[in-house]
Amino acid sequence: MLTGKELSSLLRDNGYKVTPQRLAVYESLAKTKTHPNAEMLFKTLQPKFPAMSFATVYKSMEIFDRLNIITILNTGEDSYRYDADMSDHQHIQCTKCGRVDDLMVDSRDFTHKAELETGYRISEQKSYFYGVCPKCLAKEHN
Amino acid sequence: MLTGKELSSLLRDNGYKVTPQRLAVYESLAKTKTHPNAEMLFKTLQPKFPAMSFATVYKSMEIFDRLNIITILNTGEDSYRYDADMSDHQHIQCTKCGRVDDLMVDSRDFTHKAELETGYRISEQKSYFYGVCPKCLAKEHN
DNA sequence: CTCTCTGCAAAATTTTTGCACTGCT
DNA sequence: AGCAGTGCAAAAATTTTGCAGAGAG
Repeated sequence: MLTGKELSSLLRDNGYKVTPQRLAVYESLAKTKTHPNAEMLFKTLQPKFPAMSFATVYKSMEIFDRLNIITILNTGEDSYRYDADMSDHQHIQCTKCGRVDDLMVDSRDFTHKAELETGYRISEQKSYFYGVCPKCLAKEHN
Repeated sequence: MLTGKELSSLLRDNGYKVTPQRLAVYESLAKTKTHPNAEMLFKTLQPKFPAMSFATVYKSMEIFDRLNIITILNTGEDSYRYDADMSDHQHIQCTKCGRVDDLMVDSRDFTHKAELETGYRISEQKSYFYGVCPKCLAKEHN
C-alpha cells in the first residue's frame, strides 16, 4: 500500500510517467479489500475517468506487477484478480458467492521445503483455498 | 490414475456415457507428467482422433473435474492446465521454460489452520510455487 | 429406440495490440 | 519538444454454447 507520493517516485525512478490514470488505478485497487478484476476496477473508475479504457487498466497492472507493488491472482475464474497488499498472505475464495478473502499465513518455511525438494530457485509462492464462507454457511442453515 | 475399467464404471455409475473420446482424453492426461493444457491434449489426440474437437476436450475435463478424478491448475498463464494425479501434492512452475513439476507436500495442517482462521468450510487447496528450474539454472551458468 | 455425446462453427469473454492523439517531463 | 501514455477499436486467444448427426446403453 503506497501513498500517491511513493507511487509517483517509484514510477518516475523506473522511467515510467506519472499519470492521473495510473495513480487512480492504483489508489482504487489499494482502497478495496475485494480483490477486484479488471472489469470491477474499470467500472469503479468510470465516474472519475469517463474515457478510461481497459487497455489502460491492464497496462497499468503490468507495470505495477513488474514493480512488485501488486499481486495478480488466479483463483480459477475466467479473469485475473488484483491485490495491492504485498504482505505475506494467501487467499481464500467462497465457492458459493465468489468473494475472495485474505488469510495471514507465514509461508517461508513451506517455500524453503519446496526449494530443497525440487532444486528450483523459488521466487514466488501463491496458495489458494476454496470453501464456503461463514456468511454463506449461515444462509445454508435457514 | 484410474484404469480404463475403473473410469468406465465411474462414468456409467454417474450417468455419463462411456465413449472412446472420453477414455482417450483421460488416458492421455494420465499418461503424461507435463500438466498439459487443452491445446496440448488436443494435439496429442489428433493422430488417434482426427475429428476430435476442443469442445470434447473441455467437456470431458468438466466431467472429470466433477467426478473429482482430475485437478484443474491455474498457474497464471492464459490457459488452464490439467492433472490426473489426485494425490496430495502441489505444483511448481519454471519462470524461464514454463514447465510445471510436481511437489509432494502434505497440506492438511496448512488447510486446517486456514479453516480455523477464516471460519470457512474448506474443501480444496492449491499452492503454486514459481522460480527457475534446475535445468534452466544450469543453462544460466554457461 | 432413446437420449446423451460428438464435432463443427459461431459466440462469448478476457486480454493484447496497433495507431493517432494527448499530455508528462 | 520529444516520447511515453491514453483511448479506441480491432485482433488474438481461450473457453463456451447451440445444433445436427452419430453412437452408447
